[in-house]
Amino acid sequence: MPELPEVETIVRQLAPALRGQRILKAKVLRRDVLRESPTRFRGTVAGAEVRSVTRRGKNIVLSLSASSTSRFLVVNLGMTGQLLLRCHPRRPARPTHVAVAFSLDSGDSLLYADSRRFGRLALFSPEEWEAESERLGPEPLSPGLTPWTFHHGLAGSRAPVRSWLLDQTRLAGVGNIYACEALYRAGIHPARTGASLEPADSARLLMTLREVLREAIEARGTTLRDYRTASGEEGSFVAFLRAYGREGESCPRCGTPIVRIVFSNRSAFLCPRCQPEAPGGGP
DNA sequence: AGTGTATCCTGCAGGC
DNA sequence: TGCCTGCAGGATACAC
Repeated sequence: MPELPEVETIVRQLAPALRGQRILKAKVLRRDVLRESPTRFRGTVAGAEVRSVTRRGKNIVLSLSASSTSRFLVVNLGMTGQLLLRCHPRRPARPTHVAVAFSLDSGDSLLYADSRRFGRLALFSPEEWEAESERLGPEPLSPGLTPWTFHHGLAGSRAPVRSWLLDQTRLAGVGNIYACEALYRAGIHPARTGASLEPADSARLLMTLREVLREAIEARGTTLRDYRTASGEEGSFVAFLRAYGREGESCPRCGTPIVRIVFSNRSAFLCPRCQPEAPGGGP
């Protein structure tokens, strides 16, 4: 569910709200979302102050400072994870599937809920997190990622371009929805190999990828079912999806029915006319 | 180097 | 209505 725009939305809401707040305690209701023992987890976060909330790929990164050490609490939402900030006075209904509940010194609580529990809350030392972060590819929206770098990454891969886009070690933050949307907009078939892309193709793809990510951030993400912002609202980008989930509907560009194909065990949605399988056909 | 498969889980839609 | 099957935005480990 949560890809870069969804995680970015959550981070933008949480950063100003959590900065400077102290975590009084953590209550662990489902221990399998943690990597370590609940006792150790509670001990590390209790009393820590939140210094900053940032994003790296699809990860929410809380920088914590405890009495003498600093730690990173890294939240990966998996498919159905939600990180919700509940403000004390209003006391809305508690979400279902809460796995970890943090109480903050303001009286607010920060809840991690996750029905499928594919998500993880992991604690890292600064060195460990730096190493983890280095395993991830560049941020798609970073100006440091140039069309040249992007093209050369793709050109060296015989994998389908969608697989390349989804590989977090090559590019951090792109998931199935936005990969499909960017490929649709660029007129590139998702199963074409990275190596088959001309420089103009990859330049166009980087442009449409950035465009769709920015538009989705503006819409606060795509809610298909479970995703919620930190304040519990749905994202509205689902209305702007042109290919993803639209099997059988007309291509907005040419009217050909959108088809769904499956490879690497995942669905891809595409317009067979605008996204020809053989390179060179073009829209 | 890549792919397919299985795994972690639950919930929901669709078929019968 | 109710049971069953398939499917889902992610990440990872494994065999081939």
